[in-house]
Amino acid sequence: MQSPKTLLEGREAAMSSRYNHREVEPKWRAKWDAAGIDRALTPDAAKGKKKAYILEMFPYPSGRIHVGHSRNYAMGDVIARFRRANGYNVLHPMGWDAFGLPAENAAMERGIHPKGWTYDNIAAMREQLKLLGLAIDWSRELATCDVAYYKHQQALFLAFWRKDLVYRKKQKVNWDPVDNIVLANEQVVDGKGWRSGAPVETRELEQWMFRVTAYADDLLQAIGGLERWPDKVRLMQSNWIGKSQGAKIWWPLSKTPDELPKTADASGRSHARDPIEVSTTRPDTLFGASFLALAPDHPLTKTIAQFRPDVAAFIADCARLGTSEADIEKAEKTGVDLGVRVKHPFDESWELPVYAANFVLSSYGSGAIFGSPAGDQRDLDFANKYKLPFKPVVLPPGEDAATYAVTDEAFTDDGVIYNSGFLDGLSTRDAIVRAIDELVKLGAGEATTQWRLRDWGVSRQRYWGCPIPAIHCAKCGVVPVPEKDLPVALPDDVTFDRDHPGNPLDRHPTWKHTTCPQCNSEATRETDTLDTFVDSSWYFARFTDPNNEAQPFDKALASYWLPVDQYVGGVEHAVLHLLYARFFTRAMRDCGYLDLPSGEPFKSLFTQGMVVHEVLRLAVPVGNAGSGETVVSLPDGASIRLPVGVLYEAHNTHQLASIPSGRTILRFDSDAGAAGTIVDLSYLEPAEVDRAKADNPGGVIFSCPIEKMSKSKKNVVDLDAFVTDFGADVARWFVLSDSPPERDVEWTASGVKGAWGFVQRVWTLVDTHANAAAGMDFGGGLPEGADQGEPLALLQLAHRAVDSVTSDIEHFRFNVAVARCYELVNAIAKLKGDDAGAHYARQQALTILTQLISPFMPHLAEECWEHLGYAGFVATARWPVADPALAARNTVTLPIQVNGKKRAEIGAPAGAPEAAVRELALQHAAVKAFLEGVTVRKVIVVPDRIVNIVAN
RNA sequence: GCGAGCGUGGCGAAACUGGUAGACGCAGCGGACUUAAAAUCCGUUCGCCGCAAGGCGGUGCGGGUUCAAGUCCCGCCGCUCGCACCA
Repeated sequence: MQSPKTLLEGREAAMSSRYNHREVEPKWRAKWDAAGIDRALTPDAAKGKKKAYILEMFPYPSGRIHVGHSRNYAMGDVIARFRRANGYNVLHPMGWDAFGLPAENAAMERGIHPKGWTYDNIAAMREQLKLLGLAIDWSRELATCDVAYYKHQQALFLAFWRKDLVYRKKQKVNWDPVDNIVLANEQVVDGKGWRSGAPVETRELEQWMFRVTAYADDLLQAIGGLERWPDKVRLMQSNWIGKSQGAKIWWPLSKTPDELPKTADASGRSHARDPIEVSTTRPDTLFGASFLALAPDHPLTKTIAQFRPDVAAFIADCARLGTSEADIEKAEKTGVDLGVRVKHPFDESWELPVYAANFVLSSYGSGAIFGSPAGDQRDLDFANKYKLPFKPVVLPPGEDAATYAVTDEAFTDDGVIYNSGFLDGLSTRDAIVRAIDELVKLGAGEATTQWRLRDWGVSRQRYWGCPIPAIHCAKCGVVPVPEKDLPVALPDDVTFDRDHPGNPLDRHPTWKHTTCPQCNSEATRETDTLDTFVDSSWYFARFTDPNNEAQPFDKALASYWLPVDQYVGGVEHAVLHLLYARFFTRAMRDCGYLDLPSGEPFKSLFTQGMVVHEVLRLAVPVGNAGSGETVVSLPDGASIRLPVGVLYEAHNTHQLASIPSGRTILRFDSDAGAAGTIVDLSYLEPAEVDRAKADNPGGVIFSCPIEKMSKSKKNVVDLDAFVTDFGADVARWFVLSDSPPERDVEWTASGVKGAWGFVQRVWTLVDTHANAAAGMDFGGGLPEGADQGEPLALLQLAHRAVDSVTSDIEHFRFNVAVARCYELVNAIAKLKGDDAGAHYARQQALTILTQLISPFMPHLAEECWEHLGYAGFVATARWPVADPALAARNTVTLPIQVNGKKRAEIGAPAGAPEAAVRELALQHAAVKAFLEGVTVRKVIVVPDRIVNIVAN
């Protein structure tokens, strides 16, 4: 007798062929794991195979994985699985970029230790990530906050130091005078510390630097060889390095304030006597000079500030802008006359004023410029503001020298020089050369190569980072920690709270006290830690030998695997992370760690778009709330009325500009009647909408469709819940299907539904076929009936799909590959009939489909593979190759144009001779009608593409 | 401010080196099956004119090159990313 339970199970099995991801997905993950198919082979074991190192930028363990993260990994995984199926020895590892600010923020806000917080997050995220079924070699997992990792980083630091790639230098930092900490640029909001609200000061600290500029030329030149990088990234890197030819010009003083000290300062410079050095890339515009401008922290500015309170106040004002270049350059151009006058290098009688100006960067060139207003917008704005006279010296093409004038808009392009004495009539390019010749002859300047690239400041005054292995000794100075004393491990017993501001390492009672390795006297440890970009500048090398205790990695292993064959990550890393990694790889090579002549870590790069999701915001007017409508008053006195409880679409998030108090200025689309009022705004989760409507009768709920998923915006779709509801394959398929990979994709319920429907459809087709064809043998080749009609058409389509999907994956056109799979599924579903030919065609097409989808939806594909009667994993099965005879097209449809407009179509054999196609086209009835009464001038035949008849 | 990128139906998009604009998916509409619903299947969907055949317009906006432009060039508008201490 059957128990009720068995009965129930039996009935379910009989009536439901629905694909059950909750059983299927964990089952296959366990099988892959047990078989160890995701482990990379050692170079010896992989003899005869080519290697493929596939890497996605590793994540920061911020808490939980959401579906937005999954796109990056899904893309890398498609490539990794595709390479494996094509016979490569694949290395596809995963790790954690685990040092960083958020851990310290969590510590301050919630009293959790950064280490515990970080490792808890890693544990949670690892489990989530595993749900995705990524073909990752988990035996190589690493976290940059592991001592086992950063002790090697300290060794690398020491090696770089020996190679003179490390030095110390004074650098400006944002200083919060209340919390007594250095602020990151993102922690400076409107010139104030984000937590304390205190106006930011700038301080100069002695900082550790990496000499990136030692490789400037090579980093620039080698960009030309990065053929498999996106052009935009290569261009951004080139511009960032910014090599330019220019000049240094020494401007002799003609007048200085009496208070200026006559003696030399620490650098041996006499401000009262020595000329001012200025850097320029445009010496051709020297005759258009109007003023000199010095950085606020130029030594001369600072010296004058000692006796000029207004200058000191100006410097303090500039300090409030912080150190962010974007903030500095966006601010209104202001300056102060320093009371210094200089003589023009080409004309002794020409005297120019010297200003300190907020837009001059001390980090670039000599920290001083000459302003040539007609040719530079910043200089022009500045000259106009301070009513400084100037004249144009570059005549734009097509302009008349007699009438051309510059008032509000500078002309920055090339032209012909005029108003410029001996430079008159020269082109911009020639004038630059001529001006430099003259400067050199006069001893007033010299030609220089200038770089925008600066050395890399790696010091951070923070706890949660890799300690810098250095010791400060009163007698011996700054001394490296001996290699045998590594690691310099972070102490665990630190506290974070408001009452004890500053760097916890610095105020730790014992940690920093040590003895000098050279003279053995009392000394202190360096309390700065390394920028987290250092951690991510060599992790790709560590993955090649992640458990090596003696050294960062084995040279032979790293040299086997590197460079990374495919690197996948966000564009936001286009400049800094990639540049630093390129520097680091060269430095490691030159320190003997690596046998990699190019010094290039990433052979091929793909920058993927983000997953964005709608953001719901509740707007509650601070003022009156009506009953059926909300009246929103505008700053200009007008008002608009909005119905209550309606979901509005703001077209972009910039219409909701945040201001720090937690309130937001809400502006509406211009269609709706323009801009806003101050309201309280809060983010809503979808589940909170009904409640919010009920609780806020005067409120308006807005949907802003495009925001990167983030916890604070409440628009994250958590991965666990999603995988439970729909399965990992649906998530993977969805994030790859709707948008081109380099563009953002919007997460939508309907998109999910589409992906879900596809999974079910594939399974139903396989299941139906497998049941109908049970016991059939498909090993015998093409049976009768499969070589003609619909079965043949299906086979042809399937083989074309193989070619197309293969090429689409290779070129990162995942969304197109997905579309091809849809087409194939549609075609399979369309084929009716249950004769041998139809069964055969279906078996072949479904087999191909299963393989084509396997990099995208590995669990489903594995289940289908088994159901279709194959042994082993589809994951390790050889990638299909199209039969050329089946994939070829033997007829083509050619559009016929008359004067560029399509008038007819003809069918023609592929590769038909031009003359024949031409005749066919000209004889076509519809075409003839259009040719009546006109003369055919020309017939253009593009073989297998188009015919265009030119006639009049 | 500077540097870079992107912009195609109601929506996500496709169109590989200039060669039929809108493949494929979503949503919609019409139909089949069903007591009904869901699911599934079939058809249809850029706009305008036309009973139809067909015609005209159309890839952010304005120009240009070409037999032919979504694609190339010039100028604008909008959005996104980066700007060196977020990662």
